Amino acid sequence: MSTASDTAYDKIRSHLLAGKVRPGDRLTEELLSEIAGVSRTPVREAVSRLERELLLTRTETNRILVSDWGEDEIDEMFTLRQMLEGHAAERAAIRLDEDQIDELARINQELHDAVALDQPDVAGFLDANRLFHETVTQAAHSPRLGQILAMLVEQPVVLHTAREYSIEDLKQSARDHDELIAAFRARDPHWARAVMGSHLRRAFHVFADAMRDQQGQGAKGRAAE
Amino acid sequence: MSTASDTAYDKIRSHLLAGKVRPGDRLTEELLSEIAGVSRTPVREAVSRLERELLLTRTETNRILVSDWGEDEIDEMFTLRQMLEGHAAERAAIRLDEDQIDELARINQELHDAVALDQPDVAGFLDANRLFHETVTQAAHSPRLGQILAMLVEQPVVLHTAREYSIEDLKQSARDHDELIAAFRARDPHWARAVMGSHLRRAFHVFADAMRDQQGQGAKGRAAE
DNA sequence: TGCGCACCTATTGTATACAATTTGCCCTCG
DNA sequence: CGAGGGCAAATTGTATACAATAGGTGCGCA
Repeated sequence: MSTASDTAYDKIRSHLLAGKVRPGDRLTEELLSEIAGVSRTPVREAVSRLERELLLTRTETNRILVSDWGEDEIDEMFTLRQMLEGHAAERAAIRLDEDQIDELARINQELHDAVALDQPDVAGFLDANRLFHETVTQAAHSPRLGQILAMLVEQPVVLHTAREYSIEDLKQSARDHDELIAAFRARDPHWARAVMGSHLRRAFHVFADAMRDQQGQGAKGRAAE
Repeated sequence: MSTASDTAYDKIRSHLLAGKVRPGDRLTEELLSEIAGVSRTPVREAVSRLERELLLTRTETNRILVSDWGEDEIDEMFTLRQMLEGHAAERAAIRLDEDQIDELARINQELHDAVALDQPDVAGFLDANRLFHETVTQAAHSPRLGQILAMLVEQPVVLHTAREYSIEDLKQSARDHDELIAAFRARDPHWARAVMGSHLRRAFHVFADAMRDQQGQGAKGRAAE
């Protein structure tokens, strides 16, 4: 992970997610290379990766743009995730062995723990959450599916800086995972798919609401600049 | 386009599809830059693109490998396409206007024409077929979905060099499209999804059969070398 | 003989200089 | 005063040289 490309990727990504730029802003490779502290060559690789993940776009003439993530885009993304992760859960349900299910249960315990505190550990929650979903996706044994989901899942992190999630939402997520684990133990692919579907669809609404709040704040913040 | 990256992409891709290499073979950037006639810089971009499209892979230590497309991978790919293009057809059914449906009908006429001849025009058929599916995908108005499908649809072309498709299979494809168009005219998303699903699933079997035949031939060919 | 280490080679990663393209501005002309 | 054309600056695209890392081979030692 010590390569310059990865450094560039991480730094540029943080820069984007920290809200230093606004959707539609034009960026240059040189500017990004200053931010990342490496030359343009690895920056170009990082940009291409961020492009794949749709955090950046290019104009017809290859200028770099910050992507626009409105509610429609979020909806679209969660719809695709629901379809694909539902499929992944279905496959996982008939492929996971006992040990792997135990492992999922262990990971989900972390989720429960993270929100049981007075001050919920949101970062820890999100890490464990990602690991949980990744583990399920892995268990589907479908490399292309995994690749596509990796690309889609990257984006919601945009909002992780804003901790707009209510504790109750987080707790409900962990409970959804519990039910998913139950579906796995029962080896019931249809149940697994259904749980994953409703889990992600509700997540969409939580997320969209949080985004609306954050946008309001962002506007105020900017106005105050 | 006329950029060196695109040249590299085209030439390397042709090289792969022409069967000059076998799945699992290791390639080097330098070799590829000789093949493409450009320097390593654009080659690296081309490789990264081919990696996205899963025609190439990298080892843990970033060596370039020719991807392995066995029957499992083909199955996986068509399963994902069925899911995603089914979704696209569903969305398209409630978004297409009359003119666009007429356009689809026109494209599909090309498909019918291409196989009506004594010597079917396979290349023309495949081009028109791709255009048909792309048009439907476009009409779904879901950029991310489009991007993912573009990535998935790239691959089957691997076999286009082998014209193992029977005329009857091609004619059936065109008839499937007719039915899809009927579903669009009826503005029935469920019908559209179902037709697209069975269309792609049968295409999988045709494709897998063709691949098995080709592999047999390939083995003979190699043995004779 | 078989294992492991060291060195040499092959290959990928990065920086930099230069080429090609695009952008924005200013100037001219109608 | 506006439209168009062309020039200069900004930006992306490509080549090449060098740096860092991985692979492989042969030798020594048990």
